[in-house]
Amino acid sequence: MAIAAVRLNQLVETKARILDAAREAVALSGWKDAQIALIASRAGVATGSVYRYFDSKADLYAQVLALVSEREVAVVAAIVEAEGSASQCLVDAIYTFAVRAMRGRRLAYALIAEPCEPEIDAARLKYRAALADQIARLVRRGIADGEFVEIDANVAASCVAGAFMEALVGPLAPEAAPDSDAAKAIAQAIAGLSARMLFRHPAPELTPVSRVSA
Amino acid sequence: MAIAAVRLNQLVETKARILDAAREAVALSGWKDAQIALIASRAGVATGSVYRYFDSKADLYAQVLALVSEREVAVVAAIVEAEGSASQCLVDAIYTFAVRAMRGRRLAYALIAEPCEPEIDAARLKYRAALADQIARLVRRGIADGEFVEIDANVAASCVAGAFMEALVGPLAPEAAPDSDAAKAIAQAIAGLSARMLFRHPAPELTPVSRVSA
DNA sequence: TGTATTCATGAATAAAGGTTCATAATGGCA
DNA sequence: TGCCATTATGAACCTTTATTCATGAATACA
Repeated sequence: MAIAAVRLNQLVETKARILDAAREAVALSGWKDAQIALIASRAGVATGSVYRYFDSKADLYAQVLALVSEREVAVVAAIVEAEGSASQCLVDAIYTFAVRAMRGRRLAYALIAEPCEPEIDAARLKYRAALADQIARLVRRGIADGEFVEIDANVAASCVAGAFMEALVGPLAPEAAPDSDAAKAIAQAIAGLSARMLFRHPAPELTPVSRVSA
Repeated sequence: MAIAAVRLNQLVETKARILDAAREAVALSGWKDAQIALIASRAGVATGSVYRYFDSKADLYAQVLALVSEREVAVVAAIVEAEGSASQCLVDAIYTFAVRAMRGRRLAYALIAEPCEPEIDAARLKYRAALADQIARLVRRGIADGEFVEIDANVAASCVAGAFMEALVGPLAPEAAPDSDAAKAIAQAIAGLSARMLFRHPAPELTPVSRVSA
């Protein structure tokens, strides 16, 4: 029984190694490297073994997306729940998201904008939806507190999420300079603008507070 | 020479018929129907004939996208150039875009958000860029006129374009109700919000003017 | 009408990569 | 150690469409 646990652990480790190899491949050179054979070799297993752990390529990448995205959504969720005015939280959440995305540009670009197969693209939409959901919560809070204009929270959340994601695509392009000061300025501009559409007038002058976590 | 002209005309017509069949197929049921053999049969030509008119599938769909998108970009461009304050023009442009998109929901959804092959997706990005360019012109005008906050026009344009496109995706989903009054309200909300992020305070109270053309 | 050139046809081909499966290796257990 | 169950292997297989090309029809022109 004790040894069976070791064996089980091996299985879990192997699965994690495959997931990791897949994530790394995408983070390194995007979806063009997202091939089962390549991932398997990177993970040190045979091609066929991948199918012992995942139903299909789509399943594998859905899990990769979930893995990476959940972390980002969690970061945003934490800020959404944090102390402070809804306005400040919103700016911080977007700023943090942007800064983190720019840190892992290649992966973020793949996750947000890079053309990819329809199956993977479909999984991507869930991530956007989850993120929009977090924003929506903040929007509701801001409306309730009288900080934001009264508007359908879901529409507003979509607008906000669309705004900062689209604006990030350029800076996330693999060729863009990863310069840190410029990156911060861009992130700040994006956060300021994206949040601004919700503010009641007069708008508060907000400086984003970095809540970037490791 | 006169008969050669007829012949040339035939060629042009056939090409147009193929483009049209491709557009219709996408407008009817999205990218899953975007297969050369199917398009050829819809256009009443043989599969191989498609390759007399287009270099590849990607080329065909790039042209389809260009055809459809150019019209939309032109509509927006016309509003951008129109009389009126930058604020009003911006709201009108977005409102018009949204209403038109909702009219041809299936096609708009395919053009904006539906998962599709990477080659086609890549062509899609050009469309977004062209649209963002138009918005950027308006942003510059608004800044120059002191109507908009002073901010990088390209970042701002990306934010605006991202905001209204993302917010449209839901309402454009093939299953969504095409209800007209609700659609207008949504379009208005989207336009108001998306433009709002640029307004200097206090923001003008704007009612979008429909400039939807046939 | 004859001939050259262009255009159309659609079955065959090609390519790419996901998926399978017969076989082998390994680990647990008596 | 021998046996069974589980897991790993990776070459072969499939599937799916885009693309080609040998053949035939149509057209322009003398």
